[in-house]
Amino acid sequence: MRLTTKGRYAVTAMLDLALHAGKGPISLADISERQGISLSYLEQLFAKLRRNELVRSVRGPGGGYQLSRDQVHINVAEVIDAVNESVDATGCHGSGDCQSGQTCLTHHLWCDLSEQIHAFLSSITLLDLVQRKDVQQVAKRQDRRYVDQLIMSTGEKTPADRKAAV
Amino acid sequence: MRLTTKGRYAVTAMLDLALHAGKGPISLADISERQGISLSYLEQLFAKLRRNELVRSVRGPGGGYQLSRDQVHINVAEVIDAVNESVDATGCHGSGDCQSGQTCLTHHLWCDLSEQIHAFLSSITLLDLVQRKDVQQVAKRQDRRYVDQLIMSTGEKTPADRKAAV
DNA sequence: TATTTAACCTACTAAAACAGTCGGCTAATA
DNA sequence: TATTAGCCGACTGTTTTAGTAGGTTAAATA
Ligand code: FES
Ligand code: FES
Repeated sequence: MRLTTKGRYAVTAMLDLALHAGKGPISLADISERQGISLSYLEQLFAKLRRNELVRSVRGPGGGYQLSRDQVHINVAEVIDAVNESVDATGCHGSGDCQSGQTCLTHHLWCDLSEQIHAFLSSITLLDLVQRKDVQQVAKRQDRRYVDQLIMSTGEKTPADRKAAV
Repeated sequence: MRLTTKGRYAVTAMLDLALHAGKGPISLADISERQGISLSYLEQLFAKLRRNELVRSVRGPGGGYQLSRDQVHINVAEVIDAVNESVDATGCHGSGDCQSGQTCLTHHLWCDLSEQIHAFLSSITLLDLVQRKDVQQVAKRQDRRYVDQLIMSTGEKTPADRKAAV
């Protein structure tokens, strides 16, 4: 079992998509900018997310990614699973034969743990996360920062531009 | 966060000690034989377990390792922790600053998860495991096999020898 | 129609961790 | 004194991580 930045990035990116849903496709460049994740690395992750039918892509200018289903029907466990970070804690992948074909002393303990973790993560949907206060606060900060970056780069200074940029 | 054979080996070895407690020190060679873990690797793990005061060692012939405390007062979480497999799932180790000094979108989710896992694993003591039916069954099989090996290697054949070997 | 955008794809890489192995040393016992 | 079994450091092949680099293709726009 392992949970590293790969799985964390995947969930973060999916949550970013969920937060900005309804505004058309979101480009990976935007997610990269907002979440501080390398663009190329995001591409690799989204290849897997797309193969697992968690996102849909739109090519060309103005293109990007969208969630393939409603936020209520995507949970954290499947996102982590999609990028190959199994939540399984056993050494036998559940088959109970890690000690030269036989069940090891602690097999059942790891089964219980795996079940526990999976139950927890699969009970949390993207919608749950979007509705959390702490998430909304961080998202707000990131969006503000994103817009500021945009204005800086375009050189526009009036409040009207700020509005237009969003 | 990661949970690999390292942590699994550590818990398995500690449980082996618990199961054979009260029979004097248990040698790593015995644990290696029973649990199918490389002896040299066990030595490395027990160096850490000893530094974390989870086991006491006795040197010389007839020596080995014993639990340093009662089985009720050793839980699975601290064993895993002792061999450097943190149960922490955050990228910031709880400090909330993994996105260039600021809190990332999913920080609180990983905090919750870490708490969940830690609560689960620290609620399970070695005594709990020793008393489990499934553990007892596997232990019984391993002990039987261990004695058989012993008899084979010494060449003794009578039931009395079998008894003496245990 | 040419250009730009952004997804898509493959291959490569430095660094770390994992799961060991090997050889030698030291304390206690028989 | 020989044996046992813990102790210790160094070394190793393999895998995974977290990227980078470089190119191709589809769609929109100027
Ligand atoms: S973890 Fe399943 S048999 Fe060992
Ligand atoms: S995981 Fe804690 S700030 Fe990102």
